[in-house]
Amino acid sequence: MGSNTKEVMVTEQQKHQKSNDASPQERTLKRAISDADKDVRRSEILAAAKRVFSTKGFHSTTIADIAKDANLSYGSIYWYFDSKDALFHELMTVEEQALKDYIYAARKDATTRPDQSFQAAVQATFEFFEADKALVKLLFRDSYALGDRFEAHLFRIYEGFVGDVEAVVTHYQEKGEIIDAPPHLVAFSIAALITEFAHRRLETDDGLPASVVADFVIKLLLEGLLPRRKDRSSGQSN
Amino acid sequence: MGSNTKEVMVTEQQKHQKSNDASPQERTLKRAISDADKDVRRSEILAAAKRVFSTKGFHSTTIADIAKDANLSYGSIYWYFDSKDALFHELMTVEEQALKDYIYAARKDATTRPDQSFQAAVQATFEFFEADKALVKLLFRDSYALGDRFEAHLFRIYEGFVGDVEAVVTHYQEKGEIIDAPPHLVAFSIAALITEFAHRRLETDDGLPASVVADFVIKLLLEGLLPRRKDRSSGQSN
DNA sequence: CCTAATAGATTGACGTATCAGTCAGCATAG
DNA sequence: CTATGCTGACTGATACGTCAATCTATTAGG
Repeated sequence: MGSNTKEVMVTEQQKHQKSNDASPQERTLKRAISDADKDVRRSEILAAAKRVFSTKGFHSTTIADIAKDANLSYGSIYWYFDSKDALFHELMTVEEQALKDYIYAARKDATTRPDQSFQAAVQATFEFFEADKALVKLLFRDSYALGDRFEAHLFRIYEGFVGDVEAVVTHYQEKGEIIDAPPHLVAFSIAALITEFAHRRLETDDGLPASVVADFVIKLLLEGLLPRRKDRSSGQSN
Repeated sequence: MGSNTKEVMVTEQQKHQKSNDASPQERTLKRAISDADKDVRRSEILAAAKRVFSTKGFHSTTIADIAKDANLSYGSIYWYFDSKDALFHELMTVEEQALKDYIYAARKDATTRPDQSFQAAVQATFEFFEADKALVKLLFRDSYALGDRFEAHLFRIYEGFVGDVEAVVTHYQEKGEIIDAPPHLVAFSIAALITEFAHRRLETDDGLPASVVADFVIKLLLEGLLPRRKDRSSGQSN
């Protein structure tokens, strides 16, 4: 409203002027020319997306939020990713790979070092999740409200995770360290406890340190998994 | 576009005309005049909301979806509820009450009937969730993508649930049926396994019946919770 | 017992805000 | 000078919440 005679004649240059005096410290972004630079920029966007998604959830996160967190403009996100969905899918894939890498390393350790026990393997996995709670939120919590578009992807990731845990379980079953309960159900139970505790502790942050909680979960699991002998790591509680 | 001379003069009666021949069976809704009728209508809306929310998730559900499912018009939802948020909050509260009622009944049973065991209490809770998977989705899964507005409410509900389970755990600890592990952590573990399995089985629907899964979880828990005796429910697996 | 008037339950089109995705233009490295 | 990384205003679509109009059950009046 008002006298819009002038506004109509505004030029593109004027519209695109930037306030050069507002925040001069973070201005003039270095351009990503080489492929290496572009990979870095992609990673920066993914890192920003991980932060924002895990904080606000998928639907409450806007592309503008991610752009702001990554110190980029809105449009630049679309220079590197086709859509919000594509960005989230890629983020899931990247995070899944980190998880897989970790599990595989743990399995390798387990088969290589003879002193490694089932307890150590589970504890290490537990601490891995404790160290990256954003990953827990992204991969194991957001699934539902995300709708059909992501359900299949998240389901596959979870299946893969449980499958990897199952391989560890089978390994120790063959060694006779734990009983021959159905390995898939055992693996799923372990996954459930790890993800729920990781999720939980990042909500409430009670006084308990991660190691104490991990010890508890492992003891709870082991007492049910250890074969019945006279005294084999009998848990003196309290 | 086109000759809109007549359309402009359309009367309100014409705009509100209903297609009397299209679907005559569900037309002419009976009005809710009495307080009892209004309560029924509210409940119908809540039931419709539960169905749609648990199917599509919070953000993907529109008021139009709920209205359609409840056989009401869009505007009528707002006659009974102030906003989508208020509707969801009330739904959470109603579902929480159903959960509380169930747990309290189970506890009463447990203290009254001497033959009731810890196993029976846990198994009953497990089956309760299995029977109402929509509740699991609503109360224990949607929390994240819902954002700050509901996190506190959902957190309170979960805390209450764990607290109730904890009371059951303490009860059986006093009876000496299970060891004196930290009751809150034990309760949280039970809650984690129940909700995760209920959630999981409604995703994959593998061949396993609920009773088999419940048996497995209980056995896994018990082997860790039973005091060390000679032979007390030793699990001959396979 | 029938008809008119009132209350309040019901409807759906509209206003408005949000946000994903587009695009025309700007700016810098080579 | 040119290619292309980068920008942010703009567009279209979606969906919440509002509201004036409509309809029906109940009451008041003849």
